[in-house]
Amino acid sequence: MPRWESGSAERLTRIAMELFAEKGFEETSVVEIAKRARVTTRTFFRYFPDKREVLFAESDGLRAALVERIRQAPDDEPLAVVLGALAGFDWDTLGREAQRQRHAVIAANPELLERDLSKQNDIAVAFTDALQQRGVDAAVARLTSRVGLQVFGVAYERWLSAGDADLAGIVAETMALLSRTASARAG
Amino acid sequence: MPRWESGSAERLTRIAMELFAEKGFEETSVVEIAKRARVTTRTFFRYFPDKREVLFAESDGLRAALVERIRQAPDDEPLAVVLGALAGFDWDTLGREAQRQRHAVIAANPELLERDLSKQNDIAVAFTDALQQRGVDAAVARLTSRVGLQVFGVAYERWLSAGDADLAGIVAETMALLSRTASARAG
DNA sequence: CCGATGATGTCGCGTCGTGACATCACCATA
DNA sequence: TATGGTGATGTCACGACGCGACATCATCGG
Repeated sequence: MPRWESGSAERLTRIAMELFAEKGFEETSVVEIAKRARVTTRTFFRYFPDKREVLFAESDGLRAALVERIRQAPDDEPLAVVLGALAGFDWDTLGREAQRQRHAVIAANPELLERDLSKQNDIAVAFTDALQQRGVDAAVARLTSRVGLQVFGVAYERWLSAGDADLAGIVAETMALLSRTASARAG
Repeated sequence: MPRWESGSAERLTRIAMELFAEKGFEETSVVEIAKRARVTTRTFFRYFPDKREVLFAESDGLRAALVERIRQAPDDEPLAVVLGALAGFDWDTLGREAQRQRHAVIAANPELLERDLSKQNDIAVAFTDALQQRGVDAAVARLTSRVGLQVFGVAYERWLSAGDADLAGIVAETMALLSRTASARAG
């Protein structure tokens, strides 16, 4: 039999999530998380570069999957490509309720929100790169990646709080909302 | 004569900026900044809640000034109001070269970039609130604040790296770029 | 049976950030 | 002039974060 229990990373993420939800992020120490997971804090930091990152373990994979969708997307206008990649992704496989709880934990803490914004930015940068590889002009790629992610972000939050609405539908509505005012010029 | 030199906060920000530019953010400790400013680290943390914040001392004032511009803006479409407030602000008073250097320091460090994104988000939230007080629908306010800030952000970066171009002009161009593709629908 | 591998533990350390209390120039006021 | 308040700073102690270096030991291939 193994010297230690296996699945330390999984155990750490699960326990951290629970504790953050129970008593908040700042009030939970790494020592406490590690203790409950029956490892040392040193082991915690071997799996996660810092305390916040324990809530973003899947973000690399998610970003890669989304970028892949950009690459595979049929030829279309850049903004449509970005929104299509985001809206077409099967978010339900991540668990709607899990995403709701995760979102609540993050929104409740400025440090976590900050990290979340950073991850979104990473996605935007990766999108920009992918679009350019598809031949999109650099300036257009930067702009559409960032704007597209904001449009999707607004829609996503509405989807999370909504009962059972279709995400793609909400994204389309949100985009329509923008189109209506996007002809505006700076004063 | 005073027991201590006055202007500790100003001294700390200036020295911190210098050190971050010289040897990077992570490689500079608060002890070092405080030592050069001839105060204790305890004093540093009385002025700034954490090490990063020393580079964002003016952000509260900037946000307030921008929100005020939203409030005073003539009646127009929400996105135009947001872009007008941002593009019309007199950024040159902050010192073009100073902004360039600050931007470089921030871009060179993930922790600072993260904090910067958080500050931009604070502005977006404040804009959303201000727009709603002008009677704009909540969903539209959220969307236009966030999208407007991204459009401006792209333009601003171009303005910083540009020689002498007019910011308002770049913003208008960037917005035109978006309008051209904003009629796209999510696939 | 043995040596390599890999996950974990142990130890020590520097940095970050805070609470509590002490100090002391300055200022108002009696 | 004396007295007491105010505000900026210092001092001290402390817990939490995060990392480098090295030790341990089950497992696995040869």
